[in-house]
Amino acid sequence: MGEDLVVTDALVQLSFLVQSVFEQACAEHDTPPAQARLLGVLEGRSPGMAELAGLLGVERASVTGLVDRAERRGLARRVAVPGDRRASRVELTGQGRQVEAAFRTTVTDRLGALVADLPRSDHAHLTRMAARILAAGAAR
Amino acid sequence: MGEDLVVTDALVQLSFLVQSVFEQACAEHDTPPAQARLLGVLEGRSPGMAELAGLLGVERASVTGLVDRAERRGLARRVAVPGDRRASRVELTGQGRQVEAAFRTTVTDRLGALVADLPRSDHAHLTRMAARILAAGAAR
DNA sequence: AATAATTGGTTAGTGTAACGTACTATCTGC
DNA sequence: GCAGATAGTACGTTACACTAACCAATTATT
Repeated sequence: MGEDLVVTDALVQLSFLVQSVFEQACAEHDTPPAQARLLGVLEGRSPGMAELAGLLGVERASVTGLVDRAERRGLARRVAVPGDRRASRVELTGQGRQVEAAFRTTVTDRLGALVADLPRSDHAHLTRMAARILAAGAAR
Repeated sequence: MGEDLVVTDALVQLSFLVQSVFEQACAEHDTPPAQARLLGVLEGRSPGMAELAGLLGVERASVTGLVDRAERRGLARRVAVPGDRRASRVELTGQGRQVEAAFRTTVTDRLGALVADLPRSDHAHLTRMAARILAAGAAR
């Protein structure tokens, strides 16, 4: 139990570090954090607004404005769904895909530098543990 | 190199999971994320506004409003610094300490549940790796 | 077929938060 | 004693998330 105090604290600290890298990358790509998050989620997917809310963990109403701003920036667009005149799917534009890729590269590079010191075997181990924690989180 | 793609992605995913736990706890304690962050940073410390900006990684100007709102909520207060009439230190109120402790407990419990499946040895390993990554981040 | 309930999404209003720029007041070095 | 540097704030802008209320289209009910 006094153990968990340390692991959980480590997770929180680590999370804030990763977030700061993420936000740094956002600033460099002139993209607000929520927009960057949106791009990442839309990569390879084309969900409806409600599903998107679920993926992002925010309310449906928040997604409206988020996608509005993304459209205004030319990063994403709403597409009509044939057969349901209420619904729309959201998808990346070409520019959106481009920004997403560039952004991802930046984040990967920066984080890569941070873990560069760790031995190869630790990388694998860390990845495996993260996967298990993520599974536990998804199951919750 | 194709390796890093996996580790870094794991870090990002993990970070978002931890953040979602953090935000969940915020909602339960009726405290906005930035306020919760502030409480955590103020625990055991009593920095000036500029130092606080550094600790949080935001601009000095942002801290003014942040502390304003914290004061309005009765969580923190500004204290005059004897010998420098410009400066003030920020410190937690009794209620601030109380909320911080309760909040910390919630987060620790939730994260503890997520790592509960992992063997004890993994906890230690994860903590050690996180420490190294954090050190690399601090050095940057 | 008509009505009720559900689902998909938006609107409006509020609170929070971060930024950049410009500003005041105080302190420090020469 | 005056030129900077430093501590903090004010202001205007953008962004984001929430709640509550709403419309429109779809599906279920009888």
